[in-house]
Amino acid sequence: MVERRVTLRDVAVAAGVNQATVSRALRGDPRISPSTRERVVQAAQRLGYVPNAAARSLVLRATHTLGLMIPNVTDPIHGQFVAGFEQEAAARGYSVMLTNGFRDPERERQALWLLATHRADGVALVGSILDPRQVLASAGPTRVVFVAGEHLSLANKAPALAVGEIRADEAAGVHAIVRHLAKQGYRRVAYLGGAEVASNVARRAAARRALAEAGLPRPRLYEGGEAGWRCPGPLAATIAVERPEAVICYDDKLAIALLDALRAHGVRVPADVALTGFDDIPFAALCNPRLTTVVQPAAEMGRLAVAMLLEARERGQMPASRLLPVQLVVRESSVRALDGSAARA
Amino acid sequence: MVERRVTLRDVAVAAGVNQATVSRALRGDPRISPSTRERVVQAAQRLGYVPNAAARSLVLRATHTLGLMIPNVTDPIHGQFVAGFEQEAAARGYSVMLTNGFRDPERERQALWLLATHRADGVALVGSILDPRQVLASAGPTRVVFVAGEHLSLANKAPALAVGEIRADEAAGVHAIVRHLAKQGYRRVAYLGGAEVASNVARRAAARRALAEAGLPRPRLYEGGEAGWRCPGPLAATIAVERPEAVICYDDKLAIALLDALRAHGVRVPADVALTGFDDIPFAALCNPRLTTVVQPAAEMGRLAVAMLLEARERGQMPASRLLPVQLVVRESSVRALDGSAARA
DNA sequence: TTGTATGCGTTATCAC
DNA sequence: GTGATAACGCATACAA
Repeated sequence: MVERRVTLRDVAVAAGVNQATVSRALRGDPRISPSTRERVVQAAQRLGYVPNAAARSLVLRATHTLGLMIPNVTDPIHGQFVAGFEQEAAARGYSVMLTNGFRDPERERQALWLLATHRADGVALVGSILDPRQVLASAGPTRVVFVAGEHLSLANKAPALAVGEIRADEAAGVHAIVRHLAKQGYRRVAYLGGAEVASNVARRAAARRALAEAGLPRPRLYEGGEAGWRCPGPLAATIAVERPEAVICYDDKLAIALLDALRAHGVRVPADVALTGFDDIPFAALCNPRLTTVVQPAAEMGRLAVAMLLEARERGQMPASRLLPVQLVVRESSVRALDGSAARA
Repeated sequence: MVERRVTLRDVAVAAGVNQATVSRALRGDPRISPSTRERVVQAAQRLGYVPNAAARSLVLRATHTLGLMIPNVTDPIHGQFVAGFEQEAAARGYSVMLTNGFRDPERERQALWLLATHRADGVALVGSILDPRQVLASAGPTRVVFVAGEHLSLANKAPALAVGEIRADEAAGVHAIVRHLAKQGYRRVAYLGGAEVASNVARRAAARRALAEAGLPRPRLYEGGEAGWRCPGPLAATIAVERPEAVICYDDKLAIALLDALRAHGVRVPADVALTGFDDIPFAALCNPRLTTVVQPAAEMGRLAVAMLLEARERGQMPASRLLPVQLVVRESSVRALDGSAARA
């Protein structure tokens, strides 16, 4: 019982017309008479005809497929982005080919090659560590969008590319955090960094600047590294001893990991140390204490990526880069009034 | 400056050989002499040749693409699955087409249609609410795998399908939870359910049976509904008043949402009420108190899905269904010795 | 060892 | 309105 797929031809003979007529009828060509159209649709339905996208894309020179490369789907912040991207793509009739790059240059390149092979009509690179210039050179400036790119060349200015870059205004987010902390009366503020990528560099620099502007001392700098969900033990111990008044964490994951580690050290948040995150992952609003953080419009960035890709396709030119606004959300973890006792109430 | 893609022909003329020779050389056909192969590879490299997957799939009648339909990428548990799936697929040279079904029959069907259109070599349906029998009828029994299917017909027996179904042993997980709770001395145990889908029905039934076996009273049943990350306010209020000794929650998300809501009501966990979850999402180990839960081997299920799909393809027959073992992880939220004070330490 | 020719399932350009 | 037919880019059976 071999897979004998139904083709236009099969439908054509069943309906007693020509292939071309079937093709036109099924795609709603107005030149086809209602009666034949009806006959064709019936036949197609009866035979279970499903058009072959490969054949179609071959002649149309378009696949109606968008590529999406992401470091790791597991990451909640990327999940939001993927959801927005997929939703917008689906709404416009595009399919999404997903691939993980794992922040590894070799795997990222391989993933891009695969997407090129499949002739994705556009590709969004999220948090890629590849050099944008190299990618643009090989993929063409009109087919690829960089979202929150992590190549260090993107760290200085936001956006760093004139076109095809999407980024949240991280500097503004960090400034908002610092202003909030200053208002709460915190003075000895530290910065806990993640992996040495563009966003970390940018946030750290922004923290420095913002603290200086607020007339506060230079931040003590801690390095969390590639930690992900884990906070290195020695680091938590150090922070527990040094007890900065507040710690600006690179992202929510790190903040929450630190929160957990500090609890093990008997350090109360925010009574002893205030904490802030970045991203507003779902759990930020549910942890104990709830985490002050900066909302990145991840889902919107996903939708925007699709929009830019398709616009670039239509107009033959990639739209200008976009810097999206972020929003500070103040919760328990950085508010003096609601100290540890609130967390127990 | 139109996109003039390089084809085999272009490489052929550049290398001074025939199309067919290029095709063979590039795919390592041993019949091609080393010298010509070298020449061809050079030319391909120089011209930036990238094979066209659509053209290839057309003649090979295989796309090297796997479809993955999931309710919502945003969900952490699904994230793990997607990661495993994508990783295994990539390792075997397959690309992944991702699509969200949002637990909506219409969208699920539409998504399946799109995947069929793209001629995915296999499709994994995760948490689908479609009737497996209908899907199998239209997609063919050898191209689709059901993972944690949520159609109610799958709730009674696990696995309910002879072949092509992957599921975690949820009943065993619930039994382990109940045994643990009983050992801790909890007697008035409640069950907090989610949406009325197969897994919820199965877990609730398992809770009933397990409690009976343990000689404990029938569980009070609460309904959380489709809540997701939110716990309905009235529900938390009710639980705060009725104060069951322990609440078995449908999944971690619901448990964590309830945890947060109970905190607002001044109810301490586990001192006043013990809580358990299901899934072991990353947060479960980081919330305060840390959540007792059941580990589903989500990533492994993803890899397994790929393996089954490809095996079905090779052997022309779908492998038998699999019921994967789960594991209880006891943490703070259900341990009497570590009561609320531990959460503050 | 390499070249020739055909077909994969569509769409699009011509005819009629 | 509908039919015939030539691409689209590649793999392969068959020749040479």
